Amino acid sequence: MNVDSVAFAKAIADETRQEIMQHLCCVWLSVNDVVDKLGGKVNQPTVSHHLKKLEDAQLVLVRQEGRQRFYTLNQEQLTVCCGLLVRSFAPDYAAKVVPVDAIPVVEHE
Amino acid sequence: MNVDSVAFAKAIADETRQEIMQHLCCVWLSVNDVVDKLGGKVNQPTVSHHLKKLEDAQLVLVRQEGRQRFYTLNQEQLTVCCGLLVRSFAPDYAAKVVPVDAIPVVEHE
DNA sequence: TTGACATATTGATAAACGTCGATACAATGA
DNA sequence: TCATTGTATCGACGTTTATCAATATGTCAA
Repeated sequence: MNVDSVAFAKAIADETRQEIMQHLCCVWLSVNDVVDKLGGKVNQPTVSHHLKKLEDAQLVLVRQEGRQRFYTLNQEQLTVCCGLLVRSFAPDYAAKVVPVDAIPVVEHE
Repeated sequence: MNVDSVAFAKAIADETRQEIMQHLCCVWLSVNDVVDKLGGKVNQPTVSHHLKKLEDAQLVLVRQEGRQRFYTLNQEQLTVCCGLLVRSFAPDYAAKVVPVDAIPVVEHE
């Protein structure tokens, strides 16, 4: 049983967080940029809270610049985690879906 | 923003549930079989609760047989959900991960 | 240093969730 | 019919979590 895949699932198991992830896909945004993108759905401390959770799960990359912090989605980590899930829970599909050489070696059990 | 990927994440965002999924991978087990496999970690009503959550997310297939209900992991649904995640949140990697036979062949141009 | 701005942290609150014991429901066999 | 077995549901409880307002921390400019 792999604890990391539980941590990954918990990290993305929130609608607001996935919305933030969507906005951070392929672009770097400051915290306030994200707050603005969410259009008043939640306010700044909540966004910071979610970004911290995503950072803990290594699902975002962070770059400090002056007094701002820029975040972007870590696509590689997300891909790795999904690959892990498929390998663990869909072995019959793993070979078809994920190229073997792209799968990091998993340590578990 | 895709609601289904949030539902999927919530469904697998629990350690006990992932443990159950592990045991249901490639085999059919009755509820009590699962309870036994968990070796006293949780008891029967809790297992039923988790199986219902997994069933709601279509992550398990169910077969009634007499007074027993047999469950097995739905590997296809899990694969689909992971593919959805990668396409949504890792577009730069999606091309490598999506199965070749799922891509429609273009004959000309 | 002072003030303004960007972000993180804290404390409180309400909702969601996992778990349990007890019990209800359903199917089988005597 | 009744008793037994397998599973689901209910009600309660404690924990986790998302959210907010208020405040602290950190950075830069004047």
